[in-house]
Amino acid sequence: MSGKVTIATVAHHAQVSRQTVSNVLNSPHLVREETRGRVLAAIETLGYRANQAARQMRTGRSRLIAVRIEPANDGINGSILDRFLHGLTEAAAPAGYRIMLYTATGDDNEIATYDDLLASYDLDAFVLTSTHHGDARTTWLAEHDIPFVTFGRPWGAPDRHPWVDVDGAAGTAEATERLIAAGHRRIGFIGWPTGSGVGDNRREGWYAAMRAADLDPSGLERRVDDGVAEGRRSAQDLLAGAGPTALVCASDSLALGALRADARAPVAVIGFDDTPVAQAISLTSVGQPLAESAASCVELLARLLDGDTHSGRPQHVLLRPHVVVRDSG
Amino acid sequence: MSGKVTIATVAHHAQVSRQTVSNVLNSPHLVREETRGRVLAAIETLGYRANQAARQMRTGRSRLIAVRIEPANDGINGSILDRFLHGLTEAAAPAGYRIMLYTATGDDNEIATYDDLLASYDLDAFVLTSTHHGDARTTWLAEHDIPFVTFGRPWGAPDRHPWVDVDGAAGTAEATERLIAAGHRRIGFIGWPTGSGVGDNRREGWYAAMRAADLDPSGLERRVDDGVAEGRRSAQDLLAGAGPTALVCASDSLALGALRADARAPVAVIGFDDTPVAQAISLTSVGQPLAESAASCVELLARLLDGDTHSGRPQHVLLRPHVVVRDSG
DNA sequence: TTGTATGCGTTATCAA
DNA sequence: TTGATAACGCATACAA
Repeated sequence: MSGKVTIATVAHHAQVSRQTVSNVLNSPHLVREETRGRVLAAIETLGYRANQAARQMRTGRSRLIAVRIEPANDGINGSILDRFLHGLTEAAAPAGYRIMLYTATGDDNEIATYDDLLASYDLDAFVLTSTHHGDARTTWLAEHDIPFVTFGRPWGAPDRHPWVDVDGAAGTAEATERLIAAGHRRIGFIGWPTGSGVGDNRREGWYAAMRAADLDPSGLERRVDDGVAEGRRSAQDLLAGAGPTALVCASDSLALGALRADARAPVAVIGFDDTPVAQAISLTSVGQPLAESAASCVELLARLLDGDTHSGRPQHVLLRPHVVVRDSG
Repeated sequence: MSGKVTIATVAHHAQVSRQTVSNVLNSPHLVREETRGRVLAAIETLGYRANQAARQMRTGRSRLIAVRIEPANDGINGSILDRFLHGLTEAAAPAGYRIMLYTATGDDNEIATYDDLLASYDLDAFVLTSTHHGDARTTWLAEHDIPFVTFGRPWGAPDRHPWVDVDGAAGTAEATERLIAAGHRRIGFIGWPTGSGVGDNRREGWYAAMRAADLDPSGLERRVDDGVAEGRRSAQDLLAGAGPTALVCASDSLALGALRADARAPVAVIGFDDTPVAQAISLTSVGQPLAESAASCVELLARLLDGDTHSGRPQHVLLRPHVVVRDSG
């Protein structure tokens, strides 16, 4: 059944030269229709698939995209990467690309890994996650002219490279509006300390939605590190002060904590990220369109790699998250 | 700085032939020490890394291992794969292997993917997860002589292939013993319906531990589909009947449900898998040694691929999970 | 429209 | 112990 089917096998079977087979694959318009049909039939019959290694030797392209897999660090939010990776793999396959994994500790180590991966496997591109302020990785990649796309905006830096991101502000705004529509007037926000792009962005949505509804957000906000305990403390604190009847949180961890602030004074709570935890405890949460984000990453990369770079189409994609309604709000 | 450093560049730099460089890399014993030193120095200086594509053309080996990434289906337990994948990637790198991802829906589709991956990328091996009864994949791979290892025992089938698994029974036994040591006498078990290898195995540990302590397990067991609601119902059911004071569960989902069975009659609960959910709600849970499992998979594969197959070392690895103690039990 | 020749970077075979 | 040469499978320039 097998026994290494090469372009020569196909050529022999279809009674043409090896070159003609190659043409059918790479420049079909050069081949007469009848010949092409014969060759394609042979390819089908023999189950021929081009050998990537050989192709790569000639073209210098591996059709491989590398992504870093991080340890599920904080656990509760880590499970997002899982779904993103799945989406990436699924979107890349039909475009003819495969996903290769790597790990790294810190930006410098990651850059060294790029070098290694590039030299050994001739990677076509990288997908970067968790972009942050002063990201050395994007600088290095850009300098070396390596195609890449980030999942996450280049916070605080000029966006010279293609990126895909989720509009966190739109998410918290939708959550806030939903609570307003449900009759809440004093809606609090628990988020991360000022300075993180993602965190500030999520806070923005709540703030804007409150103002848009002529509600006063002052005193209704706490900024703390991520964590269940922190969420709980912040919620208790708010409850004792401004006394919100609902809370929008920057993460499911914070939301889970908020949910347990006070059993006697139940507040509506909406989390962020729609993690497994939210599903498990029936927490309403803002869910990111991870599969769609991944597909967009692949699309931007494919465009880059297939030379279509000057088509003028947008290099940036901002996707809207949506509130997944459950029992908590 | 770069500009494609090949074996020829190194040869030139070290004043030797290309072949000698290759020998230094692949058969060092053939090269005089002084020459070898010179070549290695050149390699270091130039930052040479062998081109995998070219190497693969000659050797037929890609140093690529494929793993399937599944959609985080049920969410709560899906996050396990994440950590396993990370471990795999981390363990494979030092052994000179890289991890490639693929997706598939159903065994047949997965087998078609094998064929594709093998033909295009010359994959060296596969790591299979979620093995099940009558697994068509292992049969196919074995028939085609493709090296592979499964994470999960070949339930109900003769184990002709290398596998790595976690001793679920040991985990639930440890959980049960822990509860016994804490003074509990009536310890219940909530697990999955009879017939799933993993589920039956986890039940075994509880049963054995109860008997070993001269405790009567009868009436203290419920078998239901996985899920928070199912866990809750089962726990309420048990509480109303045999009245256990503690519960061992086959999953964190079930455990979470059990925890909410009755706020007025708190029972000790221990879950399984130590998912992010367990961490979030401070649920004591049996944690699988995922990184270690992944490392074992790589080790078994490396042994297989490096021809060391007849060394007589064991092809099966059974690892012990451990209870991660938190507030619930 | 089709066929011939060449080279990508590496390793295996063989000769020096 | 080292070096020359061929071959892996494919794609490109060029000739027919």
